[in-house]
Amino acid sequence: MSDYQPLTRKQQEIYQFLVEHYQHRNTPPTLDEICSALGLKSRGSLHKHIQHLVDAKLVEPSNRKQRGIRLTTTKNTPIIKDSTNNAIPYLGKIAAGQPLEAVANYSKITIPTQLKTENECYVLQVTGDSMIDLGIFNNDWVIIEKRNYAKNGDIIVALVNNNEVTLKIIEQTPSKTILKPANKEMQPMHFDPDNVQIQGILVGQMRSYIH
Amino acid sequence: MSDYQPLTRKQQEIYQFLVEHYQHRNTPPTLDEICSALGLKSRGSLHKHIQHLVDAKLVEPSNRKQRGIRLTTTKNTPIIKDSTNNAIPYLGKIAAGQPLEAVANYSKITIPTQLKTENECYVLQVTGDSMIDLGIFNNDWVIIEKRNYAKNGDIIVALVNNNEVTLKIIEQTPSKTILKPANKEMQPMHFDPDNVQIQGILVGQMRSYIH
DNA sequence: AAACCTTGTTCTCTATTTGTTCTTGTTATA
DNA sequence: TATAACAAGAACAAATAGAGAACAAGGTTT
Repeated sequence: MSDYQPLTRKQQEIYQFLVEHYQHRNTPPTLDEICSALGLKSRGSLHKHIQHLVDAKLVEPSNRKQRGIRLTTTKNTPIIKDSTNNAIPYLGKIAAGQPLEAVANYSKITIPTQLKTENECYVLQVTGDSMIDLGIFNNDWVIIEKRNYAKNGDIIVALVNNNEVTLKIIEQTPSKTILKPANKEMQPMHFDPDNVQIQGILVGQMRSYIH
Repeated sequence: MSDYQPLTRKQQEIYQFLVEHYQHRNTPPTLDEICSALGLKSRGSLHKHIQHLVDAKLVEPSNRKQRGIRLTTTKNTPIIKDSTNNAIPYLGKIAAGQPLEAVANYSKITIPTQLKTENECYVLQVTGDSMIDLGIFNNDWVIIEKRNYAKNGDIIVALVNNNEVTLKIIEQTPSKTILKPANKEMQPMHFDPDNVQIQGILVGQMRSYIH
């Protein structure tokens, strides 16, 4: 697939820095910022290291964009466990017709530890009434644990037909994937398993009554 | 559909300013006000940044309207800085048959700023199904703003007959206080106003799906 | 209604920041 | 010794940011 060049020490150090930076800030660093953080004096040399990370598919190629040093998503991005910090990304509205990966810049929301798991979580806002029978209303927030599998009966966030994100109850058989709304007036929808990509499962829900 | 250009540093700074301004003032700022707040000297350059925010659908297009720089979403404005101290007391379970004042020592729960008001708030856990038609289930948490008055239709926490705490919809007339559950199978209850003491009104709700 | 001020918009020009590509030299390691 | 890893810095180009002038539409005062 790809010629895996193992990372050198320095490259690891830089990658580590990027991961940590990514956890705390929502803008990527500049080369100069990385330099001063790591005690380097030359952007040029740093850039060569970054280039290796790009080749290793750990960093997105940032074509001259300023602050374009961003980690590649979806992969095995190591998560630094920081139990004191329970601010997690708010990625916008569900059913917005966009794959979640597309969300470029986000803000963070602090949530109670009771509403999240140990794993990577994010927040979405619900649009629509498809889950009202389970007490999830329009404009509620939901906390989602990021993962790509679920068991039957779980409430999941799924990317359907590669163009729509939706919150439903999942029922999987080898030949079919059924997404069931929790709303008496709506019908379950049947899909080819290939057309449903699980993006996370529901772990929490919140609602504001402030007007 | 939409080519998400990530925000540049300056654009983020401006957006952040708008969010904070929005939370404290009730009129949008003028370009000049933003300029002097951020130390800029040219409306023109600022305007270009604002234009990017409009393209990113973060700011409404303000067609020459004065003070027309308003954020796109009203309720769901992402909070960028959420580092304030929002740990509030957890006072135990509702309907526990004890006036809340009696709770001596309590733990604190961190909640998102979106779920609380500026005033004193606390958290209770719901016992029972009296509010399920409004999506408040058994074992949900509710965030309550502490106060002793409410208007008709508010969802409130009340101490009834000096021995029971309950979460209901309130309806007040000079001669009667009616507490209505949100559950088709339960009946409203009528009280002498003297026997119902309002302890707070509902401002937020949370639910955990982790088991 | 007219005169006036405020404020959003558009434009041009310039400055600064920052990613990229070099060349050169040093240090570590097999 | 040979090779890879690393560092520094110069030079360049694109992206980003800023200043200021001129204009037009909105509001306000007279």
